Amino acid sequence: MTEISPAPYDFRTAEPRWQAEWERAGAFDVPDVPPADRPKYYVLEMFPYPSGQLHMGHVRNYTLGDVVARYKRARGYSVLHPMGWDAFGLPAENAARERGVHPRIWTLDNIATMRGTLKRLGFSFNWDREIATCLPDYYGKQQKLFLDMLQAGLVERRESWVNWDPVDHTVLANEQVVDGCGWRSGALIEKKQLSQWFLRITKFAPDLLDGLSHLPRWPDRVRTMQERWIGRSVGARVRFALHSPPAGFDTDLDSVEVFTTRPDTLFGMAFIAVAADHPLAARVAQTNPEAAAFIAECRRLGTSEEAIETAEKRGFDTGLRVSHPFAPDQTFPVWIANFVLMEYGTGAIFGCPCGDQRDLDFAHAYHLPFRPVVLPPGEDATNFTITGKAWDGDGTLFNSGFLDGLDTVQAKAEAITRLEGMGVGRGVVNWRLRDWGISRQRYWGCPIPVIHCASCGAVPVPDDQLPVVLPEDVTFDRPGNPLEHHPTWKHVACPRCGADATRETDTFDTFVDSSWYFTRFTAPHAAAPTVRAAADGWLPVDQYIGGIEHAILHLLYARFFTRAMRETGHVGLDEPFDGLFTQGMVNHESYRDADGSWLYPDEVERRGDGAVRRDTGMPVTVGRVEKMSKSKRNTVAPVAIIERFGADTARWFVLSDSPPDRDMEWTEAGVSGAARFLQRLFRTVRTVAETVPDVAARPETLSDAADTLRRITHRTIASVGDALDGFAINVAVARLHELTSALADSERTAGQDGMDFARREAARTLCLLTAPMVPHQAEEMLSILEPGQAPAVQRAWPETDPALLVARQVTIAIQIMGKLRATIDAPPDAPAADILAQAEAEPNIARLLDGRKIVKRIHVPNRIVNFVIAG
RNA sequence: GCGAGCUUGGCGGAAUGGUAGACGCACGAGACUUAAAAUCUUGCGCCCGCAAGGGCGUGCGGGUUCGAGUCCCGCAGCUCGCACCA
Repeated sequence: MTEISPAPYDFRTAEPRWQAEWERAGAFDVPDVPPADRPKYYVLEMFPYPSGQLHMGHVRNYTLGDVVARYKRARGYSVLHPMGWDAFGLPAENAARERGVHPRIWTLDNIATMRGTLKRLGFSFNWDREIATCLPDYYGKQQKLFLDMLQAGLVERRESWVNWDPVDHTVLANEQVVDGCGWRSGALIEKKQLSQWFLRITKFAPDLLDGLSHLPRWPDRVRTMQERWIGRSVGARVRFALHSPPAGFDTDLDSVEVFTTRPDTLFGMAFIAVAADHPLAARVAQTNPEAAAFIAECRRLGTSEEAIETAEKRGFDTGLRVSHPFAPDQTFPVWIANFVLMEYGTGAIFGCPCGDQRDLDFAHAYHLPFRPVVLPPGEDATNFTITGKAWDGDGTLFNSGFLDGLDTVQAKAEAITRLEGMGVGRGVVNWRLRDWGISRQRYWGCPIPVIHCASCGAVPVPDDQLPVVLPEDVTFDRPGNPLEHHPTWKHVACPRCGADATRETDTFDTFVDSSWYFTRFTAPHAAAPTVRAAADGWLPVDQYIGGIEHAILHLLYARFFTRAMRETGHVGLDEPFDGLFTQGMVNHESYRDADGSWLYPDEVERRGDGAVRRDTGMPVTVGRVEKMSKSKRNTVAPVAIIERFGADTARWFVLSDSPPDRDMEWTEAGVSGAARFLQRLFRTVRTVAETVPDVAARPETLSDAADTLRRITHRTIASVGDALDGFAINVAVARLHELTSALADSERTAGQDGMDFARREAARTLCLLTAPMVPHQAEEMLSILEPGQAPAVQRAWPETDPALLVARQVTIAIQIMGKLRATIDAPPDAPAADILAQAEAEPNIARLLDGRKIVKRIHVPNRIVNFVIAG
């Protein structure tokens, strides 16, 4: 077959060529301290875990970030846009156990592979700043931060319950416990107390909550999620004395303290309930086997997720009784209840069945008597009762002694005043947020830089002995933490007294690694963890981009860590992320074979409404469109797309159609559509380059066609800029389609006055406006259009001519009673009287107005005329 | 249960309270071609009508307004998050 038309744009040669050129020129490098001559802009995408291969979610995430970075650079900002690796974590250890490859080798190999893919996608990263959290260069600095926080009182060591897998000899996170069994071993999980390190995030709870209101550029839902996670609630702690406790009861257990948000309902009390893990429950269990059995059952149930949802209220009457603080002659039973959480408040509640559905259910289950104390508005005290549904709203107190007649708000205040006066309670603010347990019994993490000495206790590793480096020669042939098994690593002299001592063998939760990487990026090679001029100069991150799955933990930990780093003098700010954008997922159809097994998209061919196997032609069931995942095999490999269509096509497609914050569907048709458009764009610009003479200055006279094209060009500059500013990248893509079509159509009017100038302007503008999205092709087009001149990465975003932003003619809609009846064309900003006259004269309008009385004439300049008529 | 978000053609989606459906995908018709692909032209919410034009239409029911996809009230459905948080 003979090729008549010129060769299309060849991404295979152009993409590597431009990537090499950008790298040679250091186009994306910035200094550690932002230059003073221009504003700074820090664009960051959440760094990836090096799992092996880049996936489409990454491509979408990093393409969005790259568009922002390149756009802001063109807009005159000094842009910091770094990339690194969240490189510690369990999958590396699993690979070691399953395949015998060392976690370090596995991780670094994966990084090499994924870095290669990122480079092929042409992202404008400042690669000199690359960091990997698994390298001592990084985690050693993290150890220093930890020690400074320890010094500052932001770290604590205390006993804590963990999920213990007795087969794997390891601690499991809650999500690794499935129905009470280890996800990997299947063993029945035990609750075990271990001495663990905690970061005192609760110290910052009020500040972390308040700070949310100063983050207007965060999505509302993320702020709401964090708000609920921090969970501030106002109430009271009330101490109930045990009524004649049994002989031999410890004195510190002679009362029960509860937290309540409803001290106003104390007179409605029916019982006290404590959590199964409450010290009082444990004390009762010592002498009461039935209680012990009930507690054991609660713990078993507590780990199963489904059970919590459906579990009915169950309890165990301890036989103990407490006195009512306001009516000491009345006593109430103390129960152990399965619905009371040890982790929240004091691990004990007072039950008020009339005002709390859970308490009501419990009272019904065990036939505990109670009386209503809050009268809802509009109810009559003489016949008001609570039966199936508790009233937890506001109202007027009754049956409540000195609180009678007060409303809920007054009664709360009065109850607290009385409790405080009696010394049995006080108003408190309670937080749902817990301190952050960071100890993990793992090898592939940052060693906690502490040495345990029999006489000196937990001793910080001195600065001159940092970093504490992970030993290389570890084995994974038996369960448990390889650091624990290592023959020599943990044995050291105590830095304080010189006696034999042992290293801490726990490592940090990997969320610690990702809590400050954005700060390290500002001075990634510094000897100290941070350089203040760099950190304070570049931070906060102006635009952070990542998945919604990190809405709570990562973002909250990072906000906390920044505050902790401020307290220890490492940075000078509180909030690390000024703007946050959460992008949607990349979905794909899923396919199943006749035997039910999943098929990769490669193995399937779409035929009309259905699909068949490529190899056998047998029909395939097309399943739901859902998130790309290995298990469903509905994945498309970025490398395969790059090889077939090029990086720019992949980039263009993930930016088209769907708004970035929504899920998008990856389709074959969509990719080829993107590839087709890019080829058309290339042909269109090349035609201009080859057939239109370069015109330096704007000609004196412009034909209508040239003037129109120029107006389209300038409106596109404005609208693409607006769209990018608002993260409406799909809209920017649509506007670029329009300009491309207009330029292609202009071949018909080529040669008219000013057309050469207008077409070259449009072509150059297209190159510059598409450069953030499809940078390689934009460079290639620009180099053909304007050979020997500066590349797109060095050029400024085009300027608009305000005179060209108004249309030469506007179409005005003419309505009668709000219904569209005609349109007229008019010059922009024409006098209202002219427009109204023209509107009334329009034939269809004149016909419909004939014989009617016009009550009112609405005129919105350049937009609409509306006639309101009588009758 | 609580909270947030969403609901617009066959599909993805666009729309400062002012012509609903930009742009794209899919589909139809035509040109080029021996043919196909590619490319180009063109049509495309539903209904009535030859047309001009008209009726209906942004999940459902109300309201505010000259005018509502957009604002307000109520309801339904979907998605996500949290969840016995006292």
